[in-house]
Amino acid sequence: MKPQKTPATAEKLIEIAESLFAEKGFYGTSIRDLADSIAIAKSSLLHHFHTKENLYGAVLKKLADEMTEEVKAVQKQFPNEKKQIFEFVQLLCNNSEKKPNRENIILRELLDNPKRAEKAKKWFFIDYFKGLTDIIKSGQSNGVFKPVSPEIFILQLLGAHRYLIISLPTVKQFFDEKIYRQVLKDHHAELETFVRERLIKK
Amino acid sequence: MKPQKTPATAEKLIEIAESLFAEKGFYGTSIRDLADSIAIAKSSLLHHFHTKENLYGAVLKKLADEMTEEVKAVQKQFPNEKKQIFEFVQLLCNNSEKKPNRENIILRELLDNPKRAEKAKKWFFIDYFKGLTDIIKSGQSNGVFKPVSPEIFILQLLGAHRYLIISLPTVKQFFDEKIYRQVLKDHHAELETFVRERLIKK
DNA sequence: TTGACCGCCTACCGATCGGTCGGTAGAGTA
DNA sequence: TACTCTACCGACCGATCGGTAGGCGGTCAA
Repeated sequence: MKPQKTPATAEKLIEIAESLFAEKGFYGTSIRDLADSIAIAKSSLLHHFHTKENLYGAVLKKLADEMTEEVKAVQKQFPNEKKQIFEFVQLLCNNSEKKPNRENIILRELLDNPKRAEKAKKWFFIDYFKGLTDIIKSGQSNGVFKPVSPEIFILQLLGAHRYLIISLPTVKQFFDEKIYRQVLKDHHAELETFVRERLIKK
Repeated sequence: MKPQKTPATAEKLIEIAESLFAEKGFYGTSIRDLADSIAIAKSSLLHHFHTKENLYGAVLKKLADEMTEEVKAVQKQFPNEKKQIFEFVQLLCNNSEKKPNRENIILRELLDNPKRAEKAKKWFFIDYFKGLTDIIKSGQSNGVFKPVSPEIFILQLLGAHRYLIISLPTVKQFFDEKIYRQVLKDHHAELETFVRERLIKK
């Protein structure tokens, strides 16, 4: 998991690992699959990342760092918490289209983490989570947000979004074709209404 | 997967499989683990359920049947859709405390289903999902619910709940001890407010 | 020129995977 | 008694798992 000097192979590995772990999970993905996918030997993979767990950790770290950075960027770009939170909803919806693996990996990690946590003793997404609850807390102390529990609100917001996203491949068969194209747009609008009604003070 | 005459062993298997699959996922659980857990030989497990997939399918089917039945019971017990939907929220929250494995397995199944779907070509939770959207549609045609998309609303509601539940083991370290005891109660209240504001016509 | 290091390889390891096989004990039935 | 069926078992299978050992060619500093 140490930074490598020649980035090409290690970065390619993280990239392919992100998509395979997202699709099939940690135990469903073998390091043979991963190595074959970018046409290197399995032992070359292990040369870069000493163990399978390390590679998985590198994937999580990269993901968590990106996401934390995005939240910070939103905080920096907009001065008031109202704009920040709506911008974040926008970000969520955009990223689910551009980077569909993310939600899968995050969900899988939440499911597996309690077991893994005994060894790892850390949660990669802590800064991301704290960044988000901080926006809520800040908005509350400035009097623009209602006094909801920041943690519960964020978890429900993330959940409403991520669950829908990972359900879509399965449930899309139940939408009419022309309705389905509207779903992501309507979902986005619903999330915004949720934020407006449950969080924003009138 | 055929029904067995001597229920004891097969049912014990489904029971232990439900908790192990929930905890470690399909690929993370071996049939040796499962057999050992109830002290029978691995070949005896395969005598009852011809393959590991069959056993997993039996677990899903039992779960889906129970949940579909619960929704139907709510529909039957209460005449109007407003009471039905609040009763369902109550049901969700109660079951997450009584049957904590459920949410895990459902989430894992949603994540793995797109891959599995090629073979299985069926989704065990379809009746459950349809039952819920039917409540919304019925309430809408009776004029007591707002014209939201039934599918999106249900997915967001389920998501807000299930995501929070599976996150709790990981994020509970960020709650104060005395606050944490309130979380499930506050979460329940928030879900009800969400339903009241986004669904119920005033 | 040498030697340390690097990225990558083939060959191999023991452990474990899902699943098969032949067989046994016991209950039911004719 | 003889036959059948069910639940269960230990022994075994080929395949695959994560990981190790050692070697090869190239780069670069001493």
